[in-house]
Amino acid sequence: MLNRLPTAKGNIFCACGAFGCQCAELCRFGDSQGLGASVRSLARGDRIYPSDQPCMRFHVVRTGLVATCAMTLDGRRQILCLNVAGDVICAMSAKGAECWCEALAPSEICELDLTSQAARLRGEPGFLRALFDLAHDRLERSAAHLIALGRLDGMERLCGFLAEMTRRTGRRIGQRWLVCLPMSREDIADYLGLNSDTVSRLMTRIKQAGLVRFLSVSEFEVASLERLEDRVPNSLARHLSDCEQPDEELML
Amino acid sequence: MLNRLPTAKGNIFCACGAFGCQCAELCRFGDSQGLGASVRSLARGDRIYPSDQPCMRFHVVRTGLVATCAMTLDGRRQILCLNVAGDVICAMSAKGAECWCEALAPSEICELDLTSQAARLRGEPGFLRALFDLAHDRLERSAAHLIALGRLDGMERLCGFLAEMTRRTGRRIGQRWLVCLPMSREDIADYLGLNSDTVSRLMTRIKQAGLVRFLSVSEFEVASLERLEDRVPNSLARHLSDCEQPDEELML
DNA sequence: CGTGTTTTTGATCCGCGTCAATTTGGGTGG
DNA sequence: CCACCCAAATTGACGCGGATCAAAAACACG
Repeated sequence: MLNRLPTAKGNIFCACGAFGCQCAELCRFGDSQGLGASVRSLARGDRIYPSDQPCMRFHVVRTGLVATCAMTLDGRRQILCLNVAGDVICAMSAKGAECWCEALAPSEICELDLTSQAARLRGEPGFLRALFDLAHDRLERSAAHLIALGRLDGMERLCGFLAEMTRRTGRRIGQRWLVCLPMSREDIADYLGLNSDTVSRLMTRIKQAGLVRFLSVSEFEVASLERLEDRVPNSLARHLSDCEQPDEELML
Repeated sequence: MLNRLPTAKGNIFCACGAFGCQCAELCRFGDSQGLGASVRSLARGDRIYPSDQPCMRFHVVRTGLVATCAMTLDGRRQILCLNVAGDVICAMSAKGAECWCEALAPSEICELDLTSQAARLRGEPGFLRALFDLAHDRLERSAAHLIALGRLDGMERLCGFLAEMTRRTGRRIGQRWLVCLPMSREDIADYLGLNSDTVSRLMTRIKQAGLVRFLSVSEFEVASLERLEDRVPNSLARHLSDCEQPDEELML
């Protein structure tokens, strides 16, 4: 990728602290008193609505799980994007559309409001590259998500989802993975374009197949991540899994 | 939106000429001999594969219709994005994934290769803003597409698609719209996450309902675009329709 | 005018949605 | 610590939308 920045470590301007994440680069642009950055706690269900100076307010997830959501006019919800610890959410334009951010689990976020710096930052290449990086990231995830919703069946989508959560938030213990899954079946369904009953049914089959083992309803263990991912014929999702090697391209 | 640039008219560096489009701004960054810009003709089915210097090669659609495609490992195709005359395609990173651009109809594209300028452009705010705009645009479309695939049924998706094509490529004639639809049922199906038989069946029902009238298999007329759009409960799609008013936000 | 391709249409099947009945589990108060 | 309660999850029965397969019709092109 063109503009992938080296993930600098946290810095004094940013209340998000020590993440080696997308956040760090953006936080460099906060002012020197650390103004514009503040920490907020969200309970499950709490929402953040966009304000009117787009692309200048960022929300960095410190802990928990925050979803970017949209709704059809008759109230069906679709989760567009999941944000885990370290992810940066940027409020972008979507005039009039029913669109918001929602904590799926108790979460802590760091709010970074660079509105006051807007004029300066529009001419700042480093900031613009970080912003582009953010959008680029979302586009890649979005493409993988589109394939899942358009061309994979329920079982494939759910296996892909579990594998994704494992890669993004799981703790590796030897050959196994331990993953916390702090969202309801309903939330999972709204991410995968299914309904919660179907998710529940599929989950049962996945357990029976021995692909995952649930310790509680919100924590599971993966014996072989490879075996799980073999169920997911999504080339773009695989791409997201191993983000170390140099990138090839995708048509924007 | 933060960085929406005024759509400057075409300029001498760009073979794409007189589009009042996203293209124009990018073309400013071509070198003064107009190098890096060349016109190519594509037949239906012709493909463009990404090369290895991402985000520095652009393809501007002059005429025709070009799809951004991806494929599952077992060969199911999903169209991620449709690009009509005036749209700019940027090859971005998607390591290893089966991912390409494909002309759905005979098309002319203008290739703009800024690879040689990469070092300079990484520090150029205007270029970076244009790049971000491009990504932002795609993200908005992508979000509307995700809602369609995740939460709308076949009829709603197809009506939404026809309305989208009408808005993007249709010619207005008084109260009516005349729209050229130069893609196969298969292509439409791959865009909407359906199969071609289903698209055909739904199309029949849409004709019977009097929402559109087909002059040939690839050209149709819309008597009342409003009536068509009333079938589509997709708030994000509506947002894309009326791009004149100032934007609100969407969570990136 | 004939031939291959795309589209349409019909018959049938299956995955997923819907609705309802249980079960599970976490939280609270006695 | 146990009994109770409520919300979430599971499971079953059933129906529908869309996939599949096959045949017929429409169309494109030489």
